[in-house]
Amino acid sequence: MLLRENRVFAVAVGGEPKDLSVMGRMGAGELEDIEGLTFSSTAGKAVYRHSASHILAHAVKELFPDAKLAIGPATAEGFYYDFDIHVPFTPADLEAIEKRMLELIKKNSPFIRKEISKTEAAEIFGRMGETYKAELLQDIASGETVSIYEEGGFVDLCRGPHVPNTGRIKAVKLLSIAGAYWRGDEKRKMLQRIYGTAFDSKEELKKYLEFLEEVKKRDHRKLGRELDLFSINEEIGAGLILWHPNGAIIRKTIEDFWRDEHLKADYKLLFSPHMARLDLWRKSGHWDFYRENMYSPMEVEGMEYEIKPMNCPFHLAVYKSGLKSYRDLPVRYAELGTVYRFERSGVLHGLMRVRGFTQDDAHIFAREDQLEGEILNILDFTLFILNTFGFEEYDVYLSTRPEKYVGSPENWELATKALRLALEAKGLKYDIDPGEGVFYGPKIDIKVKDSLGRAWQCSTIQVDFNNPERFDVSYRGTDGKEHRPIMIHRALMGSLERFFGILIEHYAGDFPLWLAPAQVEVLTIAERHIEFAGSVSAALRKEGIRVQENFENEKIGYKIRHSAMRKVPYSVIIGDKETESGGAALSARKKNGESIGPFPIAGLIDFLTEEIKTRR
RNA sequence: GCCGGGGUAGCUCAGUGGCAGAGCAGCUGAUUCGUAAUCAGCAGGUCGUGGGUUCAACCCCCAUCCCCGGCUCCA
Repeated sequence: MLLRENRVFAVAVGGEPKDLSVMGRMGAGELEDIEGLTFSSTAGKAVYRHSASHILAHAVKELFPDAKLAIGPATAEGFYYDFDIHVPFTPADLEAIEKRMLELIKKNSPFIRKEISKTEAAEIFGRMGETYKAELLQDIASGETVSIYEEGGFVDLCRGPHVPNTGRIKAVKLLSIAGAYWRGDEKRKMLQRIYGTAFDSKEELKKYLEFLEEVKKRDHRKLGRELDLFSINEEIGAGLILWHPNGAIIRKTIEDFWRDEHLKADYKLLFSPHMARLDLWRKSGHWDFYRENMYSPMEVEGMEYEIKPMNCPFHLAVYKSGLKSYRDLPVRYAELGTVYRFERSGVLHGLMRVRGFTQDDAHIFAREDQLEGEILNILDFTLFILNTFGFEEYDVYLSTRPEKYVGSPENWELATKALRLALEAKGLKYDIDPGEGVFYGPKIDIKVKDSLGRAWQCSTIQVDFNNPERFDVSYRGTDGKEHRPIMIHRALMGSLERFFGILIEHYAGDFPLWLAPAQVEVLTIAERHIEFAGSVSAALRKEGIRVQENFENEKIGYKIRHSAMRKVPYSVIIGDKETESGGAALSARKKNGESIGPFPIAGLIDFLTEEIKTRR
C-alpha cells in the first residue's frame, strides 16, 4: 500500500485531508476510503507548507517573543505567516529566523493535535496575549470544539492537518518580507508578512530557486531597458509608457497582424476619441460604478469632459448612428483603443500594470440566436491569435452571476449557457468561478501559460445586458418591430502594453523573427568589405527585412557577441570570401551560433521572408 | 493609498560629516583582424527634488516625487 512509502506524510479520508495519525484510530472497513498525501499533489503541498509556516511562527516566537501571531497559510508557491511586531523584520532577521527554523526541524518534534473547547482555547490564547488568534476564534462559528497543534512546545490554533513531525520538512527557504493588512483590510492594522517556500527535497528547492532566478532574468523591465524597447519617465508620469523604436516596431507588427486578421474575420475597424463629455459616462454607468478608476473631469467651455477609461460607449454610439436591421447583425466593431485608468501608485508595475494602455477591444452586437455562434467564433479567433504568439496552454474560467447584477435571470441563464456550450463545443476544459461575473453579464476569461508555466490573464469575453438597455440600442426584426441586440465585449490580448510585457518574458527577449526589432545584422570583417556589405543590407532592406549594420572597426568576435547580446536573430558576415564571390555564397549565423546557408543573396532573402511569413 | 527597502555617470553598482569612484557602454586614436569582449587615451555627475542642521551634507533631519517587494484591485 502507498501509505507505507515514506513519501506519504498525511492522508485524505474521503477527500478530506487528515493527519497521518488518524490511521491508528480507524477501523479496517474505513481504510478503503483513504488516500496517501504526498508532495506531488496540491493538497499534499499545502499540508507540507502549512507545517513549514508553523515552524516559521515557532522560530519567530523564539527570537521575537513580543511578536503576535496572525495567520500563516500555504500559498500556491509556498507559505507565509503574518506577525504583529513593533519593529519590522530586516533581511538579517530573515536569515536568523531561517537558521532557527532549521534547528527546529532538526529536533524532529512531533506535531500533536488536540481538540479542545472554544472557551478553553480562548482562555489559552488569551493568556498568551494572542489577540489575533482570539479574534479568529470568535469567528469560528461552527462547532463547540476547535483544534490546536503543538510542536516542540509551540502551540497554534489550526485546523490542520500537519506532517507527523518537524523533521519531515526537507527543504525550506524564507524569501521576502512585506507589509500586509490584517485580514486584507486596509482599514485595519498593517502586519509584517514573511514569505517562504518549502519542498520535499533540497533538489526541488534548488530547482525552484533557479526558476526564480530565471524569472528575474526575464523581467520585462530589465529586458526592456537592455533591448531598448520602452521606458517610463518620471517627468512624464508614473504608469505611462514610452515605446522606443525597438518596442514600437514590435507593436506595429502586432497591430498590423491584429488588424489584418480582424478584417479577415469580418470585423469593422473603428477609431474613437480619447475623451468625451461626462454625460456620456453618466449614461453608460461608468461614472456611478467605475469612478474610482477614472480621472477627474476637465472643464471645456463650461462643459465637463472625461478622459476615457473604456471604449464601449463610443462603439455603442457608432452602432446607434444608423438604423440596424436583423440582416446587419452580427455587427462586429474592433478598435485598438487607448484608455486611461487611475491606479494607485503602489500597484504600478512596468508594462504589466499602467495608467494608460491600449486595449485590443471589440464589441459585437448579435441577435439571441447568433449568440452561441459568435462566442464560438470569438473563442476560435482568440486561440488562433494567442497561438501565433507561442501560447499553447490555457486556463479557462467561466464566471457566473454575482449577487449584484442587472438584467433578468432568464437572460443570464441564456448567456451563461451559450458561453458554456461554446466552451464545450471547442472541447476546452474550464473551471467555473461562481458569482465572479461582472454586474452586467457572465464572462469567459482565458489565462495563457507562458514558457515558464506562469499563467497570465489576457483574454476576456463578456456578455453585456446593461449597455444595450442604457443606450437603448436596437435592430429592426423580421416582424418589423424593434428588438434589443445582445452585446459582447471582448479583448484577446487585453492590453497591448501588458501583452508586450508578457511576450518579453515569455520569449526572454528572444523574439521570433517576425517580431524581432532587428531581424538581421550585417557584420564586416575589415574596412575593405564595407561597400559590398552595404549592398547586401540594402538588398535585404528592399525586401522589407529589418536590417542593421555593424561596420565598426572591431574584431568579428566582438561584433558577433554584440549582435547576440542584442538578440538579433541572424547575422551575416561579410569578408573576403563573400565579397570576392559577389554574394553568390552568403551564410548567416543564428544568434545561438548555428549557421544557415550558404545561399546566393536571393536565397537568403527567401529563407528569411519564409520564416517571417510563417511567424515561427 | 498603506508597510518595508531604495534613488550616486547611459547601464550595473562601490563609497564617506572634509577633493565624487569602478566596470560596461560612449567618444578619439592605433590595429584591418573569419564566428561571443584588441589595445591606449579622453570625456562623462546639481549624488531624485525642495528645505533644514553644520565651518562643511551625497552622507544627519523634514517634506516631496519616483522605483522595488507586498497588501487591495485588475488589462
